[in-house]
Amino acid sequence: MLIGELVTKTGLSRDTIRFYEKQGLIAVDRKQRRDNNYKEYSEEVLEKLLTIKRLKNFGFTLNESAEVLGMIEVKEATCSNVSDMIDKKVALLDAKIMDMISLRNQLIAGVKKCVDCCTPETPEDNCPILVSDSFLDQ
Amino acid sequence: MLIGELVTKTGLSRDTIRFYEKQGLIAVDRKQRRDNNYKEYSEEVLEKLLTIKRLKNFGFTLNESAEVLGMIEVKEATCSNVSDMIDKKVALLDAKIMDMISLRNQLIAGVKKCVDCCTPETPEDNCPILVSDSFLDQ
DNA sequence: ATAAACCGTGGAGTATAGTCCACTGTCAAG
DNA sequence: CTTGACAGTGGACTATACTCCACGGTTTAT
Repeated sequence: MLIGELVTKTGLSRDTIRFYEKQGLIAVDRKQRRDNNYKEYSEEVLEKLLTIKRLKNFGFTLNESAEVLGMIEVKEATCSNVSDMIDKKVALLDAKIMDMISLRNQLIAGVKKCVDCCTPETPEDNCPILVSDSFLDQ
Repeated sequence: MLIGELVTKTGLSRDTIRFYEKQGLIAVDRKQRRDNNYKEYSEEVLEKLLTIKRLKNFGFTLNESAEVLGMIEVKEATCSNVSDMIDKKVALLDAKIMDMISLRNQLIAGVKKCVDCCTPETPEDNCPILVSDSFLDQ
C-alpha cells in the first residue's frame, strides 16, 4: 500500500510516518518500490505502526518502541519481558508522580505562608516568596 | 563582581549564567565593563539569579521566571499576583499528575490482563498487549 | 617566562517528537 | 491540457534548558 493508505489506516500524519522511517522504526527496501518510485508499504509495516501507537499510549518513547519492535522481530516480546518493561515504566512514573506531588505541596505551602505573612499593610510590595529562600525549606 | 563570583554565590554554572544573559533574563550594559572588557555584574543581577533559582524550585520555566522578573521591576510582584501564578501552576500540575496516574493505572491494568490471559502454554509468543488494542480500552 | 585560572565571544550539540517548507515528479479527472 | 491530489527528497524549525567546544585575551602565581 502507499503512504496515503497508511495515513488513513493509522491516523498518523504523512510527516510522522516519514519521520519514523528516518528513525529506522520502519523500513522499505528498494525492491518494494513501484515503477514510479512510489514506496510500497507492507502489511507488516502497518502492524508496526499500529504497535508503535499502542506503545505510545502506554507512555513509551520512540526509542523504547524501537526496542520493543526489535524484540518482536526476534520473538523475544514475551509476556514476561513486556511485563518487566511495563513494571519499570510504572516505577519511573511513580517517581515522577512523587516528584510532582512534592512540588505541588511546596507550592501550596508557599501560598499558605504568603497568605499568613502578607498583611494588608503592604499590598504593594514584592511578595517575600521571591526574596527569601525560607519558603522553600521543607 | 565578575562572573566567577556569581558562579560561587549562585551555584549556577558559568554557561548557565551566560545562557540566562543571552535569553535576556539578566543584562549588563557597556558602561558596566572593566577596562579589560570583563563584565561587572551588579548586586541586582545576583538577586535576579537567586530569584530565578527560587522560581525554578517552584517549577517555573525560564519564560515564566522572566515574566516574574519583569513584574518585580515594575513593582507588580505582589503577594496576590504571585499567589495567583502559583495557583495556576498548581492547577497545571494537578492535571499532569492526573494524567500520569491514569497512565499508570492503564499500565498496571495491562500487566494484570497479561498475567490473567497469558497462560504458560504460550510463553514463547509475543505478548498480546502488543498486538491488540483491547488492552487500552478503559 | 610560562602555566594555570580566569574572562570574552560565537556557535554547535543534546534530547524528544514531530511539523513545516520548498521543490519536484506522477497520476487521474474534467 | 491543465489542475488537484497524491508521491518523493532534503533540510529547517519548534520548545526547553542548558552544555560543550573552539579560540583568543588577561591576570595571577610560581
